[in-house]
Amino acid sequence: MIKFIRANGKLISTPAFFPDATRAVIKSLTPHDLADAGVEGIVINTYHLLFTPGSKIIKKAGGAHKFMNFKGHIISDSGGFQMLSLIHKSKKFGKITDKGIKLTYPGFKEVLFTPEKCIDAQFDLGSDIMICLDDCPGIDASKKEIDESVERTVKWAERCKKRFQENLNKNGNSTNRPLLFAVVQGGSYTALRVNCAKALVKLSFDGYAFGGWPMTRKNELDIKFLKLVSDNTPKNSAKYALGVGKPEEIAKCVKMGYSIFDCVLPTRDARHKRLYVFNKNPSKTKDLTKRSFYGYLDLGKTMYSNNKGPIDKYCSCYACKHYTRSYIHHLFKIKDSLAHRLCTIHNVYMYTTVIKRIRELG
RNA sequence: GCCAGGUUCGGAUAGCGGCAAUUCCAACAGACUGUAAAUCUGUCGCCCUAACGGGCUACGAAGGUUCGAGUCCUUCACCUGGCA
Repeated sequence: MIKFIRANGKLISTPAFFPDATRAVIKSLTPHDLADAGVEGIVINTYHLLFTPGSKIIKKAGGAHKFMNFKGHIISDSGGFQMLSLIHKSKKFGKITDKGIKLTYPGFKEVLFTPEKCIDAQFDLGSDIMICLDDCPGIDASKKEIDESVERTVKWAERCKKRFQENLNKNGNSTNRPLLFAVVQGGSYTALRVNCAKALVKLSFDGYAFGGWPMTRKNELDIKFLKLVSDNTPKNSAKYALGVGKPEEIAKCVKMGYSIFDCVLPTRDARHKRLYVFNKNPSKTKDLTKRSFYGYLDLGKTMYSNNKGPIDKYCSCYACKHYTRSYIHHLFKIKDSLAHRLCTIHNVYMYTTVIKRIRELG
Protein backbone atom coordinates (compact mmCIF):
# COMPACT_ATOMS: atom_id res chain seq x y z
CA MET A 1 0.00 0.00 0.00
CA ILE A 2 1.25 3.49 -0.84
CA LYS A 3 2.12 5.64 2.17
CA PHE A 4 2.41 9.00 0.47
CA ILE A 5 1.21 10.83 -2.60
CA ARG A 6 3.22 13.78 -3.89
CA ALA A 7 1.09 16.62 -5.16
CA ASN A 8 2.07 20.24 -5.81
CA GLY A 9 5.40 19.59 -4.13
CA LYS A 10 3.80 18.44 -0.88
CA LEU A 11 3.42 14.96 0.54
CA ILE A 12 -0.04 13.68 1.35
CA SER A 13 0.05 10.87 3.92
CA THR A 14 -2.25 8.01 3.07
CA PRO A 15 -4.69 6.59 3.73
CA ALA A 16 -6.34 9.96 4.11
CA PHE A 17 -9.82 11.17 4.83
CA PHE A 18 -10.63 14.65 3.60
CA PRO A 19 -13.96 16.08 4.75
CA ASP A 20 -16.08 17.93 2.24
CA ALA A 21 -15.82 21.69 2.09
CA THR A 22 -18.08 21.86 -0.93
CA ARG A 23 -18.42 25.62 -0.98
CA ALA A 24 -14.89 26.24 0.29
CA VAL A 25 -15.78 25.89 3.95
CA ILE A 26 -16.18 23.02 6.36
CA LYS A 27 -19.41 24.42 7.67
CA SER A 28 -18.96 26.18 11.01
CA LEU A 29 -15.19 25.52 11.25
CA THR A 30 -12.18 27.78 10.84
CA PRO A 31 -8.90 26.50 9.34
CA HIS A 32 -7.56 26.68 12.88
CA ASP A 33 -10.31 24.31 14.06
CA LEU A 34 -9.47 21.99 11.18
CA ALA A 35 -5.79 21.89 11.98
CA ASP A 36 -6.66 21.30 15.63
CA ALA A 37 -8.92 18.41 14.66
CA GLY A 38 -6.09 16.82 12.70
CA VAL A 39 -7.58 17.48 9.28
CA GLU A 40 -4.82 17.30 6.68
CA GLY A 41 -6.91 18.09 3.64
CA ILE A 42 -10.33 18.93 2.35
CA VAL A 43 -12.38 18.48 -0.81
CA ILE A 44 -13.89 21.50 -2.49
CA ASN A 45 -16.37 21.43 -5.34
CA THR A 46 -15.59 23.02 -8.69
CA TYR A 47 -19.21 23.01 -9.78
CA HIS A 48 -20.48 24.90 -6.75
CA LEU A 49 -17.57 27.36 -6.63
CA LEU A 50 -18.05 28.13 -10.30
CA PHE A 51 -21.23 30.00 -9.39
CA THR A 52 -20.42 31.26 -5.92
CA PRO A 53 -18.12 33.09 -5.63
CA GLY A 54 -16.83 32.19 -9.14
CA SER A 55 -13.52 30.45 -9.90
CA LYS A 56 -12.02 33.70 -11.22
CA ILE A 57 -12.53 35.40 -7.88
CA ILE A 58 -10.72 32.55 -6.17
CA LYS A 59 -7.96 32.76 -8.76
CA LYS A 60 -7.57 36.48 -8.05
CA ALA A 61 -7.42 35.69 -4.35
CA GLY A 62 -4.40 33.51 -5.10
CA GLY A 63 -6.16 30.16 -5.19
CA ALA A 64 -8.40 28.28 -2.80
CA HIS A 65 -5.67 27.80 -0.16
CA LYS A 66 -5.19 31.54 0.21
CA PHE A 67 -8.85 32.37 -0.31
CA MET A 68 -9.77 30.08 2.57
CA ASN A 69 -6.57 30.60 4.51
CA PHE A 70 -6.19 26.82 4.62
CA LYS A 71 -2.71 25.36 4.66
CA GLY A 72 -3.61 21.71 4.18
CA HIS A 73 -4.17 19.77 0.99
CA ILE A 74 -7.02 20.61 -1.31
CA ILE A 75 -8.72 18.24 -3.70
CA SER A 76 -11.21 19.78 -6.08
CA ASP A 77 -14.03 17.57 -7.14
CA SER A 78 -15.18 18.18 -10.68
CA GLY A 79 -18.86 18.49 -9.97
CA GLY A 80 -19.73 15.37 -11.93
CA PHE A 81 -21.68 14.04 -9.01
CA GLN A 82 -23.93 17.10 -9.12
CA MET A 83 -25.35 15.72 -12.34
CA LEU A 84 -26.68 12.94 -10.21
CA SER A 85 -27.76 14.91 -7.22
CA LEU A 86 -29.20 17.92 -9.02
CA ILE A 87 -29.86 17.41 -12.71
CA HIS A 88 -31.28 13.92 -12.26
CA LYS A 89 -33.62 15.38 -9.65
CA SER A 90 -34.72 18.40 -11.62
CA LYS A 91 -34.15 19.50 -15.20
CA LYS A 92 -34.00 23.11 -14.09
CA PHE A 93 -30.35 22.61 -13.12
CA GLY A 94 -29.12 21.65 -16.54
CA LYS A 95 -28.73 19.11 -19.28
CA ILE A 96 -26.00 16.64 -20.18
CA THR A 97 -24.69 16.58 -23.74
CA ASP A 98 -21.58 15.08 -25.34
CA LYS A 99 -19.95 18.52 -25.42
CA GLY A 100 -20.41 19.04 -21.71
CA ILE A 101 -23.07 19.96 -19.19
CA LYS A 102 -25.35 22.87 -19.89
CA LEU A 103 -25.63 24.41 -16.46
CA THR A 104 -28.65 26.48 -15.58
CA TYR A 105 -28.11 27.08 -11.91
CA PRO A 106 -31.04 29.18 -10.69
CA GLY A 107 -30.11 32.82 -10.46
CA PHE A 108 -27.00 32.50 -12.60
CA LYS A 109 -26.15 32.88 -16.27
CA GLU A 110 -26.33 29.67 -18.28
CA VAL A 111 -22.92 28.10 -18.97
CA LEU A 112 -21.72 25.11 -20.96
CA PHE A 113 -19.51 23.29 -18.47
CA THR A 114 -17.07 21.38 -20.64
CA PRO A 115 -14.25 19.11 -19.46
CA GLU A 116 -11.86 21.87 -20.56
CA LYS A 117 -13.66 24.51 -18.50
CA CYS A 118 -13.74 22.14 -15.56
CA ILE A 119 -9.96 21.71 -15.66
CA ASP A 120 -9.31 25.42 -16.21
CA ALA A 121 -11.52 26.19 -13.22
CA GLN A 122 -9.60 23.70 -11.09
CA PHE A 123 -6.35 25.42 -12.06
CA ASP A 124 -8.01 28.68 -11.02
CA LEU A 125 -8.76 27.06 -7.68
CA GLY A 126 -5.13 25.95 -7.46
CA SER A 127 -6.00 22.59 -6.02
CA ASP A 128 -3.47 19.87 -5.31
CA ILE A 129 -5.49 17.04 -6.77
CA MET A 130 -7.94 17.61 -9.59
CA ILE A 131 -10.72 15.30 -10.69
CA CYS A 132 -11.77 14.75 -14.29
CA LEU A 133 -15.28 15.74 -15.17
CA ASP A 134 -17.30 12.54 -15.33
CA ASP A 135 -20.84 11.66 -16.26
CA CYS A 136 -22.29 10.19 -13.12
CA PRO A 137 -25.49 8.27 -13.87
CA GLY A 138 -28.49 8.36 -11.57
CA ILE A 139 -29.00 5.51 -9.13
CA ASP A 140 -31.87 4.12 -11.21
CA ALA A 141 -30.16 4.52 -14.57
CA SER A 142 -30.71 1.82 -17.19
CA LYS A 143 -27.86 -0.25 -18.60
CA LYS A 144 -28.01 1.79 -21.78
CA GLU A 145 -27.69 5.04 -19.85
CA ILE A 146 -24.78 3.69 -17.85
CA ASP A 147 -23.16 2.48 -21.04
CA GLU A 148 -23.41 5.99 -22.45
CA SER A 149 -22.13 7.52 -19.24
CA VAL A 150 -19.04 5.30 -19.36
CA GLU A 151 -18.35 6.27 -22.94
CA ARG A 152 -18.77 9.95 -22.15
CA THR A 153 -16.72 9.68 -18.95
CA VAL A 154 -13.78 8.19 -20.86
CA LYS A 155 -13.99 10.76 -23.65
CA TRP A 156 -14.24 13.59 -21.18
CA ALA A 157 -11.30 12.17 -19.18
CA GLU A 158 -9.20 12.25 -22.33
CA ARG A 159 -10.17 15.87 -22.96
CA CYS A 160 -9.49 16.69 -19.30
CA LYS A 161 -6.03 15.18 -19.52
CA LYS A 162 -5.21 17.12 -22.67
CA ARG A 163 -6.32 20.38 -21.10
CA PHE A 164 -4.52 19.51 -17.87
CA GLN A 165 -1.30 19.05 -19.85
CA GLU A 166 -1.80 22.35 -21.66
CA ASN A 167 -2.23 24.14 -18.36
CA LEU A 168 0.93 22.51 -16.97
CA ASN A 169 2.90 23.54 -20.04
CA LYS A 170 1.63 27.07 -19.66
CA ASN A 171 2.84 27.14 -16.06
CA GLY A 172 6.15 25.58 -17.15
CA ASN A 173 6.64 23.54 -14.02
CA SER A 174 6.60 19.78 -14.22
CA THR A 175 7.96 18.66 -10.84
CA ASN A 176 5.79 20.60 -8.41
CA ARG A 177 2.59 19.95 -10.21
CA PRO A 178 -0.93 19.08 -9.16
CA LEU A 179 -2.29 15.62 -9.88
CA LEU A 180 -5.14 14.58 -12.10
CA PHE A 181 -7.42 11.69 -11.17
CA ALA A 182 -9.91 10.00 -13.47
CA VAL A 183 -13.25 8.62 -12.35
CA VAL A 184 -14.34 5.07 -13.10
CA GLN A 185 -18.04 4.72 -13.86
CA GLY A 186 -20.02 1.66 -14.94
CA GLY A 187 -22.66 1.24 -12.27
CA SER A 188 -23.35 -2.32 -11.21
CA TYR A 189 -22.17 -3.89 -14.45
CA THR A 190 -18.94 -5.81 -14.27
CA ALA A 191 -18.04 -5.43 -17.94
CA LEU A 192 -18.75 -1.70 -17.95
CA ARG A 193 -16.71 -1.08 -14.82
CA VAL A 194 -13.78 -3.13 -16.14
CA ASN A 195 -13.90 -1.50 -19.56
CA CYS A 196 -14.09 1.95 -18.05
CA ALA A 197 -11.16 1.27 -15.73
CA LYS A 198 -9.05 -0.21 -18.50
CA ALA A 199 -9.78 2.62 -20.92
CA LEU A 200 -8.80 5.19 -18.30
CA VAL A 201 -5.66 3.30 -17.29
CA LYS A 202 -4.67 3.24 -20.95
CA LEU A 203 -4.90 7.04 -20.97
CA SER A 204 -2.77 7.05 -17.79
CA PHE A 205 -3.71 9.24 -14.85
CA ASP A 206 -2.10 10.09 -11.52
CA GLY A 207 -4.88 8.31 -9.71
CA TYR A 208 -8.23 6.62 -10.15
CA ALA A 209 -11.47 7.16 -8.35
CA PHE A 210 -14.43 4.91 -7.81
CA GLY A 211 -17.35 6.88 -9.17
CA GLY A 212 -21.08 6.58 -8.98
CA TRP A 213 -22.86 5.41 -5.90
CA PRO A 214 -20.59 3.50 -3.48
CA MET A 215 -23.60 1.93 -1.75
CA THR A 216 -25.92 -0.84 -2.87
CA ARG A 217 -29.68 -0.41 -2.89
CA LYS A 218 -29.70 -2.07 0.52
CA ASN A 219 -27.43 0.75 1.62
CA GLU A 220 -24.45 -1.48 2.15
CA LEU A 221 -20.97 -0.78 0.84
CA ASP A 222 -20.77 -2.10 -2.71
CA ILE A 223 -17.66 -4.17 -2.01
CA LYS A 224 -17.86 -6.21 -5.20
CA PHE A 225 -17.59 -3.21 -7.51
CA LEU A 226 -15.21 -1.24 -5.34
CA LYS A 227 -12.89 -4.24 -5.45
CA LEU A 228 -13.39 -4.67 -9.16
CA VAL A 229 -12.28 -1.11 -9.84
CA SER A 230 -9.34 -1.43 -7.49
CA ASP A 231 -8.27 -4.69 -9.14
CA ASN A 232 -8.44 -3.15 -12.59
CA THR A 233 -6.30 -0.11 -11.86
CA PRO A 234 -2.49 -0.24 -11.36
CA LYS A 235 -1.44 -1.73 -8.07
CA ASN A 236 0.59 1.21 -6.84
CA SER A 237 -1.60 3.97 -8.15
CA ALA A 238 -3.50 6.30 -5.87
CA LYS A 239 -7.08 5.13 -5.49
CA TYR A 240 -9.83 7.36 -4.33
CA ALA A 241 -13.17 6.06 -3.05
CA LEU A 242 -15.38 9.06 -3.74
CA GLY A 243 -18.02 9.65 -1.11
CA VAL A 244 -16.92 6.82 1.20
CA GLY A 245 -18.07 6.64 3.93
CA LYS A 246 -18.61 5.47 7.47
CA PRO A 247 -15.45 4.68 9.45
CA GLU A 248 -15.79 0.91 9.08
CA GLU A 249 -16.41 1.32 5.36
CA ILE A 250 -13.24 3.34 4.96
CA ALA A 251 -11.32 0.65 6.83
CA LYS A 252 -12.72 -1.95 4.46
CA CYS A 253 -11.81 0.09 1.40
CA VAL A 254 -8.25 0.56 2.65
CA LYS A 255 -7.92 -3.22 2.61
CA MET A 256 -9.02 -3.17 -1.02
CA GLY A 257 -6.29 -0.70 -1.91
CA TYR A 258 -8.05 2.65 -1.64
CA SER A 259 -6.08 5.44 -0.05
CA ILE A 260 -8.16 8.62 -0.31
CA PHE A 261 -11.64 9.19 1.02
CA ASP A 262 -14.12 11.99 1.39
CA CYS A 263 -17.63 11.99 2.72
CA VAL A 264 -20.21 14.46 3.93
CA LEU A 265 -21.36 12.18 6.72
CA PRO A 266 -19.20 13.34 9.64
CA THR A 267 -19.87 17.02 8.98
CA ARG A 268 -23.51 16.78 8.00
CA ASP A 269 -24.32 14.32 10.77
CA ALA A 270 -22.68 16.64 13.27
CA ARG A 271 -25.10 19.38 12.26
CA HIS A 272 -27.92 16.86 12.48
CA LYS A 273 -26.96 16.05 16.07
CA ARG A 274 -25.50 12.63 15.25
CA LEU A 275 -22.17 12.02 16.90
CA TYR A 276 -19.74 9.23 16.13
CA VAL A 277 -18.22 7.42 19.08
CA PHE A 278 -16.02 4.42 19.75
CA ASN A 279 -17.54 1.54 21.65
CA LYS A 280 -14.07 0.37 22.63
CA ASN A 281 -10.68 1.98 22.98
CA PRO A 282 -9.49 2.64 19.41
CA SER A 283 -5.82 2.49 20.34
CA LYS A 284 -6.26 -1.12 21.43
CA THR A 285 -8.19 -2.44 18.48
CA LYS A 286 -6.58 -4.23 15.56
CA ASP A 287 -9.62 -4.43 13.32
CA LEU A 288 -11.33 -1.20 12.41
CA THR A 289 -13.71 -2.78 9.90
CA LYS A 290 -16.19 -4.02 12.48
CA ARG A 291 -19.44 -2.09 12.64
CA SER A 292 -19.95 -3.00 16.30
CA PHE A 293 -16.80 -1.08 17.11
CA TYR A 294 -18.56 2.22 16.39
CA GLY A 295 -21.58 3.83 17.97
CA TYR A 296 -23.83 6.76 17.20
CA LEU A 297 -25.20 9.24 19.66
CA ASP A 298 -28.17 11.49 18.95
CA LEU A 299 -27.34 14.49 21.11
CA GLY A 300 -30.73 16.03 20.38
CA LYS A 301 -32.43 13.48 22.59
CA THR A 302 -33.69 14.56 25.98
CA MET A 303 -31.85 11.67 27.62
CA TYR A 304 -28.64 13.68 27.25
CA SER A 305 -29.99 16.86 28.82
CA ASN A 306 -28.29 16.14 32.11
CA ASN A 307 -25.47 13.86 30.98
CA LYS A 308 -22.23 15.25 32.31
CA GLY A 309 -19.88 13.04 30.33
CA PRO A 310 -17.99 14.05 27.18
CA ILE A 311 -19.33 13.08 23.74
CA ASP A 312 -16.90 10.16 23.67
CA LYS A 313 -14.78 9.01 26.59
CA TYR A 314 -12.10 7.72 24.19
CA CYS A 315 -11.84 11.03 22.35
CA SER A 316 -9.55 13.94 23.13
CA CYS A 317 -10.86 16.47 20.67
CA TYR A 318 -11.48 20.07 21.72
CA ALA A 319 -15.20 19.42 22.27
CA CYS A 320 -14.67 16.28 24.34
CA LYS A 321 -11.95 17.89 26.42
CA HIS A 322 -13.97 20.98 27.33
CA TYR A 323 -17.70 20.32 27.09
CA THR A 324 -20.34 17.92 28.37
CA ARG A 325 -23.09 16.16 26.44
CA SER A 326 -25.53 18.13 28.57
CA TYR A 327 -24.14 21.48 27.45
CA ILE A 328 -24.00 20.56 23.77
CA HIS A 329 -27.55 19.20 24.00
CA HIS A 330 -28.54 22.58 25.41
CA LEU A 331 -26.78 24.38 22.54
CA PHE A 332 -28.80 22.32 20.06
CA LYS A 333 -32.02 23.10 21.91
CA ILE A 334 -31.43 26.83 21.71
CA LYS A 335 -30.18 26.42 18.13
CA ASP A 336 -26.81 27.97 18.75
CA SER A 337 -24.23 27.43 16.03
CA LEU A 338 -21.60 26.54 18.63
CA ALA A 339 -23.31 23.13 18.74
CA HIS A 340 -22.45 22.67 15.07
CA ARG A 341 -18.91 23.77 15.55
CA LEU A 342 -18.22 21.52 18.53
CA CYS A 343 -19.93 18.51 16.97
CA THR A 344 -18.23 18.97 13.61
CA ILE A 345 -14.88 19.22 15.37
CA HIS A 346 -15.65 16.01 17.21
CA ASN A 347 -16.85 13.95 14.25
CA VAL A 348 -13.99 15.05 12.06
CA TYR A 349 -11.48 14.37 14.84
CA MET A 350 -13.04 10.94 15.28
CA TYR A 351 -12.41 10.20 11.61
CA THR A 352 -8.80 11.33 11.88
CA THR A 353 -8.41 9.04 14.89
CA VAL A 354 -9.61 6.13 12.76
CA ILE A 355 -7.27 7.07 9.92
CA LYS A 356 -4.31 7.43 12.29
CA ARG A 357 -5.01 4.01 13.77
CA ILE A 358 -5.26 2.46 10.31
CA ARG A 359 -1.88 4.00 9.46
CA GLU A 360 -0.36 2.68 12.71
CA LEU A 361 -1.58 -0.81 11.98
CA GLY A 362 -0.12 -0.54 8.50
C1' G B 1 -72.39 47.45 38.12
C1' C B 2 -72.89 48.08 32.56
C1' C B 3 -70.78 47.03 27.57
C1' A B 4 -67.41 44.23 24.40
C1' G B 5 -64.06 40.11 23.60
C1' G B 6 -62.21 35.45 25.14
C1' U B 7 -61.85 30.07 27.51
C1' U B 8 -59.94 24.21 21.77
C1' C B 9 -55.50 17.91 22.26
C1' G B 10 -48.18 19.60 26.88
C1' G B 11 -47.82 25.35 25.28
C1' A B 12 -49.55 28.78 21.54
C1' U B 13 -53.13 28.99 17.53
C1' A B 14 -57.22 27.96 13.46
C1' G B 15 -62.16 26.63 13.11
C1' C B 16 -68.46 30.33 13.14
C1' G B 17 -73.70 23.63 11.56
C1' G B 18 -71.03 17.38 9.19
C1' C B 19 -64.86 17.38 13.18
C1' A B 20 -60.91 13.37 16.56
C1' A B 21 -60.66 19.08 14.62
C1' U B 22 -55.80 23.53 11.40
C1' U B 23 -50.94 25.44 11.92
C1' C B 24 -46.48 26.40 14.85
C1' C B 25 -43.50 24.94 19.06
C1' A B 26 -42.29 21.06 22.27
C1' A B 27 -42.01 15.64 22.70
C1' C B 28 -41.05 10.91 20.43
C1' A B 29 -39.23 7.80 16.36
C1' G B 30 -36.53 7.44 11.76
C1' A B 31 -33.34 9.04 7.64
C1' C B 32 -28.74 11.26 6.02
C1' U B 33 -22.36 8.22 2.16
C1' G B 34 -17.85 12.85 -4.63
C1' U B 35 -23.55 18.38 0.65
C1' A B 36 -29.92 22.65 -3.13
C1' A B 37 -29.39 19.47 4.03
C1' A B 38 -28.32 23.99 11.28
C1' U B 39 -32.18 19.45 6.62
C1' C B 40 -35.97 15.90 5.51
C1' U B 41 -39.85 12.08 6.90
C1' G B 42 -43.22 9.93 10.26
C1' U B 43 -46.15 9.77 15.16
C1' C B 44 -48.42 12.94 18.57
C1' G B 45 -56.88 11.88 22.94
C1' C B 46 -57.62 6.57 24.62
C1' C B 47 -58.51 1.45 23.10
C1' C B 48 -59.00 -2.81 19.50
C1' U B 49 -56.86 -4.65 14.41
C1' A B 50 -51.33 -7.40 10.69
C1' A B 51 -54.06 -3.94 7.61
C1' C B 52 -58.66 -1.65 5.34
C1' G B 53 -61.14 -0.21 9.46
C1' G B 54 -63.87 0.03 14.13
C1' G B 55 -65.20 1.55 19.26
C1' C B 56 -64.99 5.14 23.21
C1' U B 57 -64.11 9.98 25.23
C1' A B 58 -63.20 15.18 23.88
C1' C B 59 -63.18 22.17 22.28
C1' G B 60 -64.48 26.09 30.62
C1' A B 61 -69.57 23.93 33.25
C1' A B 62 -74.76 22.78 32.89
C1' G B 63 -79.00 22.86 29.95
C1' G B 64 -81.50 23.80 25.13
C1' U B 65 -82.37 24.09 19.49
C1' U B 66 -81.04 20.47 15.49
C1' C B 67 -80.89 14.28 11.77
C1' G B 68 -76.19 16.33 13.45
C1' A B 69 -73.13 21.40 18.00
C1' G B 70 -66.26 23.21 19.09
C1' U B 71 -69.50 26.09 15.97
C1' C B 72 -76.42 28.63 17.24
C1' C B 73 -79.46 29.93 22.03
C1' U B 74 -79.84 30.38 27.71
C1' U B 75 -77.63 30.43 32.46
C1' C B 76 -73.22 29.95 35.40
C1' A B 77 -67.69 30.18 36.31
C1' C B 78 -63.09 32.31 35.20
C1' C B 79 -59.86 35.74 32.23
C1' U B 80 -58.97 40.44 29.22
C1' G B 81 -60.21 45.40 27.63
C1' G B 82 -63.63 50.02 27.72
C1' C B 83 -67.09 52.99 30.64
C1' A B 84 -68.80 53.93 35.63
